[in-house]
Amino acid sequence: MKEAKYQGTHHLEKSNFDLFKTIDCGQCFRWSHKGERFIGVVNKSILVIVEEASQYTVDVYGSPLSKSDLQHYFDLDTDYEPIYNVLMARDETLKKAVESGWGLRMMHQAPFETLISFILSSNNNIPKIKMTIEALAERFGEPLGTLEGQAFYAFPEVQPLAEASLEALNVKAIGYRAKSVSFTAKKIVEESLDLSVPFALSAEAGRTWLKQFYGVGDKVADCILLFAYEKEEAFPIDTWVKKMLMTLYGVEKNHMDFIKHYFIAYPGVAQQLLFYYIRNIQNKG
DNA sequence: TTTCAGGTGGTGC
DNA sequence: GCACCACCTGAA
Repeated sequence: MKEAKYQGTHHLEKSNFDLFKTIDCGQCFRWSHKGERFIGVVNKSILVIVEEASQYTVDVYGSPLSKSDLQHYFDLDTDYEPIYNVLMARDETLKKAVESGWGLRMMHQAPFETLISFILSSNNNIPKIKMTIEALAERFGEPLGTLEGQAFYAFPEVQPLAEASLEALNVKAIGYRAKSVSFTAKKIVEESLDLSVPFALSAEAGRTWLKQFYGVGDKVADCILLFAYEKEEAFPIDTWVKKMLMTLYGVEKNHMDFIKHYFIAYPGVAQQLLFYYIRNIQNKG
């Protein structure tokens, strides 16, 4: 494979934007970091981001990616301060969660990639999901070139996944989820489904639309709505969140009703902040 | 060697 | 509508 072509450099302001928190909170799977250097694959571009005192310097390789694409991908055009202020005023825990997660942004990722990635996330954990996605990209994705000897691949398009046999899809750690990936890709191709449809739907209707795919239930649908379709009302409920809602608010059932009333306009941001906060407390013991 | 974590889909009530 | 279980694999 050839060396990936350098396509230019962008700079991003660090004000109210923390790249580490943004890629470390479980919303994306194609980013890694070592110290202040981050590497990720976004569509057909490889991004190498270096954190400096007052800004992030982004080198683009592979296909070009404009500054505005980058701004949109990391949701940098949204002013988070009013959201933070509303959430911080709710209670002490949210206040601490906002303080610890300050700068965490809701990413806007490609619908097909997000759909398949979160199908893989069911009954699974982040390191394994990442392994599987890299294996799928290597087998079915477009080669983007090498950087320092390492090969990078785009996330697979729908067509090769739809055409692949279950044996071919049986990559590392995928397990029974190969069937869900296959069914979903086949359905999109055979029924010529337009994945941009949920952008125009309410969160409720979008959830129903996404659940037409085998392997997509309430939680996975809400992740896709939040991380690809910019539905801030979506609130993915997994076992962590259930425990958190029980511990912090004594909520045992009807989670969605509580969420709608308590987090008002920003359930998605609240969910990410609380998830990040709880997980960090857990990791620190 | 065994056990566990983690959503969805299906079955049976 | 709710309760239960199979599904698969890496990590502990």
